[in-house]
Amino acid sequence: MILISTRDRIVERADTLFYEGGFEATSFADIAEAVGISRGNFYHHFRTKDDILDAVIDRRLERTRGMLEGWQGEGANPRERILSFINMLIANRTKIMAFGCPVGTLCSELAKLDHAAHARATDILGLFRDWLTAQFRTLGAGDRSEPLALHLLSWSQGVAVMAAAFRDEAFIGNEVAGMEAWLVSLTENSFKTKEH
Amino acid sequence: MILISTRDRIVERADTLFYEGGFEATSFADIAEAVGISRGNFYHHFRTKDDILDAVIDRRLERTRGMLEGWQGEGANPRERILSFINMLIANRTKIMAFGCPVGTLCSELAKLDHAAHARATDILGLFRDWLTAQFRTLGAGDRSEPLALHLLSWSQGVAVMAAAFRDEAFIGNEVAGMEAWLVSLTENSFKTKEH
DNA sequence: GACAATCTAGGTCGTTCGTCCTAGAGATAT
DNA sequence: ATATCTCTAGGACGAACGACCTAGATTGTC
Repeated sequence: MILISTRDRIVERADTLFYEGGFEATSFADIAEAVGISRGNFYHHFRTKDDILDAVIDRRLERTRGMLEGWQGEGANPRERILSFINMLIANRTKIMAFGCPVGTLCSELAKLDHAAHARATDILGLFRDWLTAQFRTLGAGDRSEPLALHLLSWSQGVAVMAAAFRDEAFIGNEVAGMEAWLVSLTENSFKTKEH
Repeated sequence: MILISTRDRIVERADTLFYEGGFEATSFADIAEAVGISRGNFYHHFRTKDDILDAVIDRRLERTRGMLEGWQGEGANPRERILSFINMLIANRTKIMAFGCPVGTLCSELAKLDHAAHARATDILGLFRDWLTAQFRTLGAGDRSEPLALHLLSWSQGVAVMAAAFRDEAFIGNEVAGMEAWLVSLTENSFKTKEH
């Protein structure tokens, strides 16, 4: 039997609620009720709403690092590892169609709120950017590695926004197929001849 | 001298505030103060917050239709008209880097809030989708017109999310250049040979 | 077994929210 | 001139918000 601390349960639930309902719209009471504890107990662990947001971002940073490390082990080569990234859109398609990308929507919300945690939320995207950059570099993309990484990350963000807006599962499939084809065309053509 | 009705001034200001601060985080008092009227006066024009959201979406729908009609007249051919769409990212880059895409972020927020107006906000994206589809069809894209339209729309949404997260103006420029190159490659190659 | 630290519960504070109401000012019509 | 309608102002409401406090329950330590 695994015992999970109250603090961790709070962060876990808050993470879900922030994702599914937004940071601003989620109240202390909502989280406390979801965890099944009193507000007083909640306040013992987190004194302000910003504190729990920080904890949620920390959790996401850590889980993202873990996921990227997992992909690093899974894929035999960079191309397969990048496919693991792309496959996120398929694996999480139901939630994405309902709530968008957890990271992208949080960054967008914090940008509008002019919230101090915006930069740290963006760091999560930064983890993906840097990991993808490393993959493209291993593929031989050289100086184009980071622009390619940003492009693929941006591509997935666009798909998430559109999927949440139109609730269109077929669209996700089309775009994922496009990403895979793009990846193949990159490895087959561009990196051998070094022109742009 | 042009007289603008109080109602129109309210909708205009609310549109800006919803964009820059988010729908949920913007209060009646915020809008009333921005317009320079009392809350009572405000309430005379809009009884609920949903009413003003509807009015803001109506305004955006109408302005979007107007913009698309304008592009229709500007561009000599479909390719140039599509460039007008792409150029939005450059023209509005400062605001996009600060607040993202007005339509995409609104759709994302309303999705999380499970708000009834989500579908109508998505209709704004639908206007762009349909207009772009018509352009690609004129270009000879046939059945691929709508997927191509969705892809370009999605692309721009991704760029907006990333630009707002990283506050990276150079990234916008890179992606816009990529869009333009993609558009050229489409018209030069794919539509003549009908394969895939 | 006594004591200290931590955890939990729930009440309370001041503020702000969306919403509603009344009253007066201004315009319009007969 | 009187009555009617629209516009404007600002107070008031109950509810919910983030934040804080006190007190009892639990756990750990010596």
